[in-house]
This record gives sequence, structure tokens and C-alpha cells, in this order.
Amino acid sequence: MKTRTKDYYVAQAAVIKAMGHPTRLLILNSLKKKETCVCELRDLVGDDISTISKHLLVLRKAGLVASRREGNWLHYRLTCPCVLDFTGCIAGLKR
Amino acid sequence: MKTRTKDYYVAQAAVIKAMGHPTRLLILNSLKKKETCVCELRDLVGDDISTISKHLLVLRKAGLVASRREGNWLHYRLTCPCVLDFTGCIAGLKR
DNA sequence: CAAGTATTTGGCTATTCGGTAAAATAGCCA
DNA sequence: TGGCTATTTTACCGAATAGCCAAATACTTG
Repeated sequence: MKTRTKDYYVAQAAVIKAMGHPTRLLILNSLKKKETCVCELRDLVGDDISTISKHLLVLRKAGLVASRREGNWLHYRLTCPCVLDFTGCIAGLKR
Repeated sequence: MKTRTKDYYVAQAAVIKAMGHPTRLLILNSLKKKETCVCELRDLVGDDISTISKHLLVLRKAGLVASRREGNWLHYRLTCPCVLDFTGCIAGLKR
């Protein structure tokens, strides 16, 4: 594989990989509806808060979410809602 | 997370996860253009053929590709070309 | 500054993943 | 059948990932 091509797919795969986890998909779908703080996400997901925080780090590194501080709370939001558009296509796959 | 909801996201994440690897993205994009045999994919990717075969297994399990035998050759094809439609959105992410 | 709340980070363990080489399988043809 | 080609499967190893707990950090309020 050419270096140029490889770099392109490596970058793209990094984002897709970040989306490829049930908890992170739930988080993304939740953020699609509205900006949400970490503690709300913990209640929604049910995992330890440090686990949630680590998932958010993965999503942040991928550029999928961003945060805004308001006092003690960090409000996360989806940077690019279109990333969830193709889930309909995936749902249609027979497996 | 509710069991029902969880199962849904687990299934969806499985497909996305299968897409989240540079080599597999290259394969999918190649198959988008035309049906291709494993040896052609090996030449394209440059990895060991058993590695390619494993990647194809991952894609098959996810339901993203299917194969058709013609003599010694197995021709792989994309089952649902729309799965690559959202890459444009991802490419637009600032990271 | 001290205490309290929200979130992140570090450290640990168990599990999964990616890659390679060697062996196994599947189909072709003499 | 036996040899040949294409592909998959198995076994193995090192690296990456997910989850939890405990400690650290960021900010607010008294």
C-alpha cells in the first residue's frame, strides 16, 4: 500500500474505530439529541465514571466530540452529527 | 443500559468495529469498484495472504462482504456499498 | 484556605486484536 | 489418484483495549 494511501486510511480508521464500541455509540447517539455532562452519561450508561471519562477521551481524540465547561460540569457535544447518518444502512445488513 | 438497547448497540458496534482498520477500509473501498479475488487484494495491500484472509473473515462475519467461488478463486464483493457513504463526513473532521 | 463536587489520570488485570508461519482444506487438471 | 494453485485455519506472540479502583486535578463555595 502506498504511504499516501495508507495514511489516509489510517486516519479514517482511527475515527471509525473510535465509534466501534457499544458504549461510545450510545454516548454519541445521546449527544446527538443534546449537550450532556459526564455525570448524566454515567447514569445513562451505568459504568464507572472513570470508564465513561476514558470513552470520552477516545471520542475527543478522534475529533467526534468537544466539551465546554460550566462551573464544575463539563458539557460534551457532538462535533459532526452526520457521523451517525449511516447507521440505518448498517442496521439493514443481514448477518 | 437496558438489555434491549445494549444488544442494539453491540450489534451496530460490531459492524463499525469491523470497518475500523486501515487494511479493511482499503479492501472495502477496492471492492466498491469491483468484485476481487483474494490474491488481487494481497497484491493491493501487500500483507501476508493469511493476514488478508483473516481481515476478510472479520468483514464476512460483520456481513459487509460475501464471496463467490469460481474454480480456485474466491471473488469477494461488497454486500452493502452504502456503508462507505459516510467517509466524506469523517474526512471533514478537524482533529 | 478548607471542604465538597465533577472529572480526569495512573495503575493494574483480563481480554481481544493483528500479524506471521506452518499445516490443513478446496477445487482443478493430467 | 497425485500434483498444483488458491485460500483458510491453527498456533503463537506482542501490542492494544476495556474496565475498575484509587489518587490527582479543576472548580465552587463557605
